[in-house]
Amino acid sequence: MTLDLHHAHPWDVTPKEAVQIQRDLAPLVREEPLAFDAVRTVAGLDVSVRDDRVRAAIVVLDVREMAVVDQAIWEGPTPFPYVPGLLSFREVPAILPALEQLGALPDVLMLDAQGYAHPRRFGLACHLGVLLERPAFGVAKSILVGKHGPLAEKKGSGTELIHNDETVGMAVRTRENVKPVYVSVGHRVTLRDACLLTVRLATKYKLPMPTHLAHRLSYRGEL
DNA sequence: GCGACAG
DNA sequence: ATCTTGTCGC
Repeated sequence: MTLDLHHAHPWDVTPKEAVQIQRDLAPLVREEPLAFDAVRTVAGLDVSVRDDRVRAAIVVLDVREMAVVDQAIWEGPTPFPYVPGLLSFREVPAILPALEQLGALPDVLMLDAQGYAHPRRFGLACHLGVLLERPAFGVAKSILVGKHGPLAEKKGSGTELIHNDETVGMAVRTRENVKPVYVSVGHRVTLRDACLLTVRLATKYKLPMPTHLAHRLSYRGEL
């Protein structure tokens, strides 16, 4: 499958150029309701790093059957160092070729990273969503920016993640008595819908199944 | 100037 | 992210 990228730009850039690209693309992020009735597949995407190589993995789940219907792996040289706030430039170059291996583009993309909860409101989930003009959101294991108050221990509980007096995401409890995950909008979804999907797909582990499986595939090389 | 800092 | 055994608790 050939990907048609919207607003394509170079990836071999300096940190300063990367920041400018984020500022240019950030205004393109749109938050809109997800048409749940049309959501059949949700893909979990994750990237692992070993030595000087990065490995992107994608696991596509049919949310009605909760079954894996497609998967892909792409490995290559690490293109960019890890710089807080510029994760996209390290992971997207590996994610794109992995996406091309899929039979079709998933209805929704779930990233193991931040989306709107980013210093320039353009985390990895926003970046990929805008490039593909596809619904996307992030489910991170820790906070990049923002703070939040306490939240109930029950599964499904949540509290707003605030940064500079703006709600940028939500701390969501996916499992009782387990540290929360941080959900934020990527593109073409509302924060509420992203949280609903996150909780609904977290059936067995702290991380929702798409992301959990993608992490496993990326790290182990197999499901 | 001193911390914080997705993965 | 990655290096890694056992151990505490529901």
